[in-house]
Amino acid sequence: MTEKADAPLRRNTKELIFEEAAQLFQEKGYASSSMRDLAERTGLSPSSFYNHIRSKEDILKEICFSTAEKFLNGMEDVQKMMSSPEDKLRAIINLHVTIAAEDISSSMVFSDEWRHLSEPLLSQFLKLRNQYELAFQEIIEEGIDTGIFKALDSRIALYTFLNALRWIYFLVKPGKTLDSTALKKDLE
Amino acid sequence: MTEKADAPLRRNTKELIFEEAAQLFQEKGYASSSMRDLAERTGLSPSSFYNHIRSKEDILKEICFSTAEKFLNGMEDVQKMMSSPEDKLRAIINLHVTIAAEDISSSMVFSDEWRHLSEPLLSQFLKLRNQYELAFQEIIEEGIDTGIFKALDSRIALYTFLNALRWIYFLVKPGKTLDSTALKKDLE
DNA sequence: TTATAACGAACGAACATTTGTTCGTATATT
DNA sequence: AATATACGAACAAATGTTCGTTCGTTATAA
Repeated sequence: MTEKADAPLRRNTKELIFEEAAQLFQEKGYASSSMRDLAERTGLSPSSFYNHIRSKEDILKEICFSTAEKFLNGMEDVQKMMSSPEDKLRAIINLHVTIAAEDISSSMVFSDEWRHLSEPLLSQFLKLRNQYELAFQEIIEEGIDTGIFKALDSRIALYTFLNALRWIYFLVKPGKTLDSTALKKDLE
Repeated sequence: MTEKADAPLRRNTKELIFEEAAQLFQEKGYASSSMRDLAERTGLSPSSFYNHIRSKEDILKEICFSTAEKFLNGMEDVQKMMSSPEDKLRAIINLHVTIAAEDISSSMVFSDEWRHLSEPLLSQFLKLRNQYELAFQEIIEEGIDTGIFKALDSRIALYTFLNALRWIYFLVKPGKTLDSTALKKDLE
């Protein structure tokens, strides 16, 4: 009987920390969130964290990079799609909504708090983000070439899109799944 | 000769502080910006600030509220316009671009750092922001009623717009004035 | 079955820094 | 002389983190 029993009645502590941290960072911002704040929310002592994580920044790193991976994996699927740029763009929007709905706190931390990563990590993160944006931009350009989209600068269009998608954050407050039906209508 | 002479070879110290602070807050975020950071940039000693300002939050307050006033004054002019909702919307976009071009750092601090205001100020600020958003929303609804805009939820449209306008921040990096000609084309 | 060693996970206390700010004072301008 | 402005030193509070320890459970030895 050297197996792990069915014991864990209470949720994995490490996961608890990351979940509460994501929510905390989202609400107050990374820099304004203290480990003592996090302690209150998790019911742990500040010192207890360090049995599960290496540092405060380690939490931020985990949130940012795991979310980045979600976006990149999703983008990879979109790139593999053999369909029109228009449909690809629709798939990307769907991707953003899906990821945001799945974990809104982590998504917002990913969007807004990455800049507090310190230097080896910061560059790594920006490389991933840039990779995503380039793929996004390619699809836009593809659409411009085929004449479906009309825009002068694909870079401007990219940022317009990325920022426009931020309204998702204002909607996904409850645990609602928010299907994509409302989307198509609003995008005309 | 109790007048202010032509003396100020060096710019007004108080203004210098606010300008450097806006830039610093924009780059690192309010919470991560220390008074010692600001000291380095201004060439002053940390303690010297307090001959010109009351507190660190005082700087944030000044930036947020003065920018809010700019937006509200601009919105007031737009409301007075006797023109179509479409033209009003165009005027609002122009307003955002103008304010951003005039002082991009303050604009970004206004957009992103207001949440670090502490309580009596926070509510006051949110009241102003809400006032602006309501006026914005009214124009959108006006446009929907007259059939020019097609949208289901004016609130969603509002946030879509407000967030979309964020791309301005990515463009107004240098001291360029960025006239509104590029805008109309991109908005189709 | 016991006794024992090992371990994960929790804690309070204490730490070195960094934080915003104050105080006393010196210098310069009016 | 008076006022405005600069500074260094110092402070109390808050910060992330480490330390030594304890408690409970699990694996090993007797």
